[in-house]
Amino acid sequence: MSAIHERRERERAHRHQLIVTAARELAEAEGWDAVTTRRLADRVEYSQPVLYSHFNGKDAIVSAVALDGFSELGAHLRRAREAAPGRGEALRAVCNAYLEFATGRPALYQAMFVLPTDLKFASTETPPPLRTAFDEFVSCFRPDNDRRELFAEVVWSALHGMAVLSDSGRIPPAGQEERLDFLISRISDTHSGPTTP
Amino acid sequence: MSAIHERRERERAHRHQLIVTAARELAEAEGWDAVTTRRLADRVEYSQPVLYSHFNGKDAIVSAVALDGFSELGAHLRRAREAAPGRGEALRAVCNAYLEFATGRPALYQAMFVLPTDLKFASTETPPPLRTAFDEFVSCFRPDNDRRELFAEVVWSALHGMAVLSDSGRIPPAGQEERLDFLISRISDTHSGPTTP
DNA sequence: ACCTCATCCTAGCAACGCTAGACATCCTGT
DNA sequence: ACAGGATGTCTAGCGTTGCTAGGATGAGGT
Repeated sequence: MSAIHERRERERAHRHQLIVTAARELAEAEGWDAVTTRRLADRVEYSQPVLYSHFNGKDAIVSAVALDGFSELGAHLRRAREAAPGRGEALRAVCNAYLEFATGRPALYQAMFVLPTDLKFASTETPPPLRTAFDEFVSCFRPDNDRRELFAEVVWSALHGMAVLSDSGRIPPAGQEERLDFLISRISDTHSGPTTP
Repeated sequence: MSAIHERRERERAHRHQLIVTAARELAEAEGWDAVTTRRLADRVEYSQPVLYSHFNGKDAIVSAVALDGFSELGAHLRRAREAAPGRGEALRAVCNAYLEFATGRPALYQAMFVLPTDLKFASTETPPPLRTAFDEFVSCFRPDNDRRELFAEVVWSALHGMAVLSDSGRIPPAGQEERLDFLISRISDTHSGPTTP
């Protein structure tokens, strides 16, 4: 009785991942508009209703894709940070890696940050990958800085704004590097006295 | 011949605006998901096809709403900037007004920055209201600063990121003010030497 | 061998954006 | 004043969407 159920559970988990990766591939190839339940079911070679036996709805599927994306983003940022020589360079490296990720996988990034998902942020039930990815930003600041979380939120917001405004053509994509330079030069600056701009 | 056509054109323009404001009110009351062509037609007391005699499609309608939004945003920012005593305070005032606008009219803000629209940004055919609103940010920096456009883009990106991440619950909405304080203190700082964070 | 239960598919629902074609209405020219 | 044509509006419907009910199918257990 147990062995059989375990096998079924394995098969079920396998198919679960099959759906998620299929959705992601389809989105990355043709955009999320092309990810309809019919096309997705076609691609995994099952009928539509099986999707709903795994997920509560389409939003839950993009949430699952987004969750995978957060794991990858976290790993991507971590690699960048650890490859940087010091803390000053770490922030720049992580920011660069972030924008790289956003422009390199636009569909995945959309699932994570633009499309409606069921994911809970900044709460006790926040999935670990989300927190882990965010902590990569926090780690770029000194541990004795009691406002590093705040710093990380602002940096993250700025990067997100740059990524999404650039992706949708609201600011020229060409200037990203220069904008990042400017942002970093201001954030990673310990001066604090306000002056006239 | 002319008078009649003028009257018709007036009526047409009037109905055009009627549709736009109806779409906006519906969106602000129940969110953009509730703005369907049927409900919108119902609200303006016409049938669906008349919408398509005024707009190329639904995207064009939200574009029209967004355009109105940019005009209002520009005026809102301008008032804030002119009420500020000096240039140093102007940036803070404008940023504050921006976040105020974003959180106060979330549906309108979405039409302007999140939903797909037909509007062209950062090009020669950019509608004047967009450029005008953007220039409010630029005006917060000294005219002899040859990178003020870049500065404005970064500030705008950061604000947009904060607004949208906060609105979708990805960062706690409570900390907006503190984040803005931090951002302003860094941007409106003429120091430029990099240091360890 | 039979029963039970889980799994999967066919078929369909309501709602979406959008459009064709019939109907009515108003302006124009004689 | 009246026919003719242009203009404008509506009814009806197409194709697609996310999602679901109910029957068929095949496995496991007794």
